[in-house]
Order: sequence, then C-alpha cells, then structure tokens
Amino acid sequence: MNDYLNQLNDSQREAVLYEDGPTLVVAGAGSGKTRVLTYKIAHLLNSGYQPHTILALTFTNKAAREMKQRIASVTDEYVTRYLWMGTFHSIFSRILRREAEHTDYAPDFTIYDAADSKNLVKAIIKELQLDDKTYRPGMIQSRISNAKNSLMTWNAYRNNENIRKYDGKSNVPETYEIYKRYQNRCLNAGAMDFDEILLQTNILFRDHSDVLAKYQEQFRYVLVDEYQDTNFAQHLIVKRLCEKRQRIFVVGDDAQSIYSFRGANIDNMLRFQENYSDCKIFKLERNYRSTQNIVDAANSLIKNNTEQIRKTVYSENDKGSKIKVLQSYSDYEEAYIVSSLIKDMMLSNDYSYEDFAVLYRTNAQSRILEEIMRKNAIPYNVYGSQSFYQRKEIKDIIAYMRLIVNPNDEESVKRIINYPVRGIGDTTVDKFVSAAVTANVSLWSVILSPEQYSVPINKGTELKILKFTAMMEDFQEQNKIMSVAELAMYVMKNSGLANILNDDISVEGTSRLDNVKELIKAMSDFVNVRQAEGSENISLTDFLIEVSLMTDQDNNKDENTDKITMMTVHAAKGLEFKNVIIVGMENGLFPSQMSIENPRAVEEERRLFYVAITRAKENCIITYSKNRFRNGQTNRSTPSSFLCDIEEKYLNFAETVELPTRKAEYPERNASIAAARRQPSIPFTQPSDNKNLKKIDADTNPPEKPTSAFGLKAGDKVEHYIFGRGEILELEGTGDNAKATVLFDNSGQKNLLLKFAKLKVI
DNA sequence: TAACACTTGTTTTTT
DNA sequence: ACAAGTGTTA
Repeated sequence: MNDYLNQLNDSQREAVLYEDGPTLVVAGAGSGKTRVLTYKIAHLLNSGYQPHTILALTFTNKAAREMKQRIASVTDEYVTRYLWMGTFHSIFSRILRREAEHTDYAPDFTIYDAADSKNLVKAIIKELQLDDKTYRPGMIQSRISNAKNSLMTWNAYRNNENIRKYDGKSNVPETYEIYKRYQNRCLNAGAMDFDEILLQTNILFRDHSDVLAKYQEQFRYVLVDEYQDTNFAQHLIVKRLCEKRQRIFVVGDDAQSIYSFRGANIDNMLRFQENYSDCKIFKLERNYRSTQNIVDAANSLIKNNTEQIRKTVYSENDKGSKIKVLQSYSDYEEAYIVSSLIKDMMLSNDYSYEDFAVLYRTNAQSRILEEIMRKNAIPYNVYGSQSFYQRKEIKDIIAYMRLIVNPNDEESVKRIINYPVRGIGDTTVDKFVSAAVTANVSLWSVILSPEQYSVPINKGTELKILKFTAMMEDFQEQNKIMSVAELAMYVMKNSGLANILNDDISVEGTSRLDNVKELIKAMSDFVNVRQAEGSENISLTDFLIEVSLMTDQDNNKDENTDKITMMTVHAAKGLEFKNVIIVGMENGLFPSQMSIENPRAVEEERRLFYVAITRAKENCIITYSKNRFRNGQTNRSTPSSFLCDIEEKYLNFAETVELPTRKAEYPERNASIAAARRQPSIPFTQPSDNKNLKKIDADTNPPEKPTSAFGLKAGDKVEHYIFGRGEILELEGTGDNAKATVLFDNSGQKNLLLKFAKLKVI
C-alpha cells in the first residue's frame, strides 16, 4: 500500500509528503508532474483525509478522468468516486447550481459556449447600430472575457478610466455599453458564459461568507494542476477557499504557459510566494521522458526568455541524436519529406505509426499534410478540427434540449424557432427581441404573450407561434417522464429535425445522421455510467451541464488503431511521442505573425516551441519551407529565428539547409521598438488581490501597481538597449500603462512603455 | 424565403 | 483556397 512512495524520486517524494502549508511544485517538462499529483492525493487519502474533503482542479475533463483512474489503481475505486475532482468550470458550476438561491441565477442556468456568446455580442452590436468592422464581435467578446477574468463587472469597466481611455483610442468607446447589454441579456436568458461561472463564484464567495465558510470547511486540501494556466478569477477562488487552512498544493511549469490569450496569467505562478507567504517550493528537474539532447536543446531555447522561474531540467536517459533540421522548397515538398521520413524511420528502427506525431502551429497546415499522407498510405488521426459538439446537427438538437430545461435561453430560441422552417422569419424574431429588450424580460416571455408587450403580429404568424410554444410545452411535459435519450428521439421526431436528416441522402447528410445517433448513444451511456456510479444526477440538466463543458479533447478518436498523430502544438500539451516532427518552422508562422510586434507574445510563442520539442521522447525533427501557400498566395518564407535560439551543437542541419542569419534579424529587436510605440494589447491590470479579497468589483478602478514598481523617477539617467543612454523627463500612467518620456543622447526624445522598454538605471 | 453570386477575412482555443 | 457572411434576385 505504501509502496507508491518508492516509485518516486527524492524531490517528488518530498513534495508528496510535505503537508504543512502552501506548496508550489515547479515541474519541468516530463518530470512526472501527474505522478506527483496522483500520489499526493493517494497519500492524503491514506493519511486519513476523507475523499469528499479533497478538491482537485484540472484543466480538462480528460485530465481529471485519467487522474481518477490512476488514483483508483493505487487506492480503492469507490474512494475516488467521492473526490471533488474536475475542471474549474464543472466544479464551480456544480456549486453555483447548488447555491443558486444566493445568486442571480436559477439552478438550471444554461451555459453559453463561445459561439453562443459571440452571436449575442453580434446581435447587440447590430441593435446598437454600431459598425461591426470597427466593433469586431470577436474582439469585443475577448475584451468582455478579459474584463470578467479580471473580475471587472460592466460597471467597474465603465468606471475604469484607463480602459475607457484605451477603448476611446481604439475607436470602440461603446464597448462598456455592449458589455452592459450583454450581461443583462445573459441574466434575462438565465445563461452564463464560461467566464461568468468563475465571476459568479467569486461574487458568491465575496457576498456570502457563510457559504464560503461552508466550502472552506469542506475542502481541507485543494490541489491545482497546470497552475501556470490559471487566470486571476481562478486564482482568487482558490485563494479564498484556502484562506483558513492554507492547505494548497499547486503544480505547474511556467515554461509551458501557452494560453495567455485565454486569460491565463503566468504571474499566478511567479508570484505564488507573495500570495502564500509560508509556502514551500519544490522543483522537479529530472526529465524522465526525453533524451539528453532534446532536453538540452529545449533548455537552450527557453533560456532566451526573460520571465521565468530558474530551474535546470536535465535528463539521464540516452544522449540521443541531434534535432534534425530539414528544408524544403514548398509546403507540398515539406509534407512529402515528412511522409518519407516516417517511412524511413519505421523501416530502420522498427517504429509503428503511433510512435509519430506531426505538430504544426495552425490547423490550416493540416490539409496539405493530410493530402500527402493519404497519397502515401500513411494512416493518420487529425485532432482538433471541429469538435463533435460544435457540429450543426448536434447543436440544433442540443438547442431544443436546452430550451426544454430553460426556455429563457435566448440563443437557443433564435437558433431553432425557425429551424425546421415554420414560417417565423427574421422580421418577426427581430420584433420579439426588441420588445424583450425594451421590457427587460426574456425573449421567451414575449413569445408567450406578444399582445402583453404590444408586439404587432398578424393572425397567421400568431398561429405559427402558438404551435411552436405548444410544441415546446409538450416537450417539457415529456421531459418529466422520459429519459434523456428517449426525449431526444421524441424531440427529433416531433420537431421535424428527423425528417430533414432522413431526407438528406448526400454523403454529408448520412454522416450527420450518424452523428445524431452517436449523440443519442452518448446520452444513454451518460445515464448508464452515472447510475453504475450510484449517482442520481441523471436528469437532462445534468447531461447538458456535462455537454456544455465538454470539448474535443474528450472525444477520443479511434485510439486503438496504429496511426500517426497530427495536431497543433497547443493540442499536444501534456502528451508525448517517441518521434515528433515540427513542421512550418518559419518566421510569421512560428512565431505567428500576430505575435511578432509584442515581446511578451513572442516569449509565449517560444514557450510553445518549447512545448513542441519536449513532447519528443527519442527523436525530434524540425522542417521549414522556403515557400508556403497561405491565404490564397504563395509567399517566400524564412526559417524561424527560434532556430537561432537553440544552441547549434544540439542541431543537425541537413546539407540543403541555408542557415538563417544568426541573431541578425531578431524579431524582438525591431518588435520592441514597434511595441514601445504601440499601446499594450489590453490594459487590464490584474488587481492585487489582497485589497480585492473583500471587494472585487466595487464599481471603482481596480488598484494599480504604482509606477515606482519599475523603480524609476523623473531625472533618472537610464540606458536602453537600442536607444542607448538618456534621461527621464517625465513619467505618466500606472501599471502596465506606465510610460516614460526619455531624452536619449543620440536618439532624441522617445515615449516608452516601461512594461516593454526595460530601462536600466545608470 | 431560398438560391445565387459577390465580398471578406482568415493564430492558437483547456472551459 | 476556402468558408462565412452579405446582398441580390426570383
């Protein structure tokens, strides 16, 4: 039983055994992070912690599931059933449902996915008669998301001077109004987006100390996986829960933080010590996965980043061979090289297909690779294109199911009120929507009684509406007596969806039908599994919660067959393969064009490259092409400057490779200048949470980091690595917006963002 | 309202 | 190249 301790190395074991306070485990790539987390939980169980007192937060359902299985194999299976283990979103939506009476939402709230919330943003932009070229829905959506991740409600957003100023400069001064309406619409629809789940949890814990105390009491140990990818809202939830006992155990690798565009904040990890004063830090530095050459090459790459926790990852495996770098003339030839390489390696080394992964920066690159693999009869699985639950036919039926549980769900109403066609067109829907907005009620309320909200409709339309609402009410009745799968079939048949699918005899049509069948099977599986576990949560609501928080990662392709893997580098995080081929290693692609203006973004791209390399156990091969077809054009491309970041001794350039001009065209050099001139991407400062523990929103400006954090004042003589020496004339702004006007001896007067300028006092 | 031609914008995406 | 969205017809 206690044998598991012998399966750990010294630092792993120390981390597992240390129980006296906050613990940060800095786990290098391949250093046994999951193993430590698993055994930590097993150890807690063995030392007397009841399973339901342990809260373990992961980032994917898949990770949670796998960890549960591993714990079950070390302890008892029934014990793991009562562990609180899952993603932030699934755990806290569960808690929010349970504590619904203390929130503004009903227990059956709907979860809007990214597409739903984008549609809503789009609709609001249209209603406000704003130009959607200026107010790009995706951009507005991510601003709202960022605000929520920083725990900023629309009111705080409106009152924040920095943000308003920034929005003004970006020509989108009405963003706060969109946010306000968006928020209101979600509330009326009884729907939360992903970010709202975390925001509402924070509000719940802020305003209801008794509720917070209850969970503080229950969760005696809190563990977080992939801590480098948590955002501010998540950090604060965890911090609140651990406030009393300080039994927190987090694991992460700052070098693998690659989701900042989703709000992940690496500072959570870098500043763990400040947030948890008596914390103990363990470093796992021995890599068990890769050859020495791969680990050393990856180390030499990541050394080029400025912000990181110092650690020395090493391997005691074989030395291994150097990273091969191959050049091609076209993307077509590149794919061809990859396919023949795989064949060669299989012949000479006795590898199977499943030992290979081809990793790329963007999904768009998969197409040509697929084509060539097919031609050369190499079996493959492509991950991460369109996820099952994003498919139209699935979303349609799910929309009906969502409406049954919560008819106020505006996005679902709009999706299916005229699908299948029942003569309720856009004009009618628009009338209903604007009446709902005016009366500040849900769309459904207006649909139920149009005359009450004085919506002018003719008799014909009225009849069609009545038929629709009657149908939905029938579905709601059926939900009381049918299982989830039965109901889905009933809905398919009676809504007319089944007819549409059955009539479509095209290839795509039959595959859509298959998908729906698969969904219905997933529904009965869901019920069966839950019942086998002794769980009573088998209602439609329970299924929808599960579905809305499920992703592509959770849908395993046919993993039993021998195929190579093709996926983006993001999707490959946490996985490992004997042989990894990284393709498209070119400037503008990897690092992405979008990032090269911003040094922080370039660092993230470099971490992404680090992730890619460290997936490899035995061999890593990198390819780039001199020409690449992109966006309808063939363009010349140059090998990525990241190649220069890896020490040459770890690389093996094929003869054809023309070395990139080493260090000459370093993107950051030029980029820093550009960045200094530009505004930072988003001026959301992460509020320092000590002040915010009591009041996260308060409709005021979140506290700023003082300018002095940069340790500069007017009059200081400074040095800049491009502009040389100069004197600070003036400082303005705070936090990430802090700027300095500097008079340089040789370069004249410049206005620099301190965040990027890295001025040295002399 | 459905079918069509034309314009537009194309990173990554755990939940 | 291609998908998604917009505008124009019947």
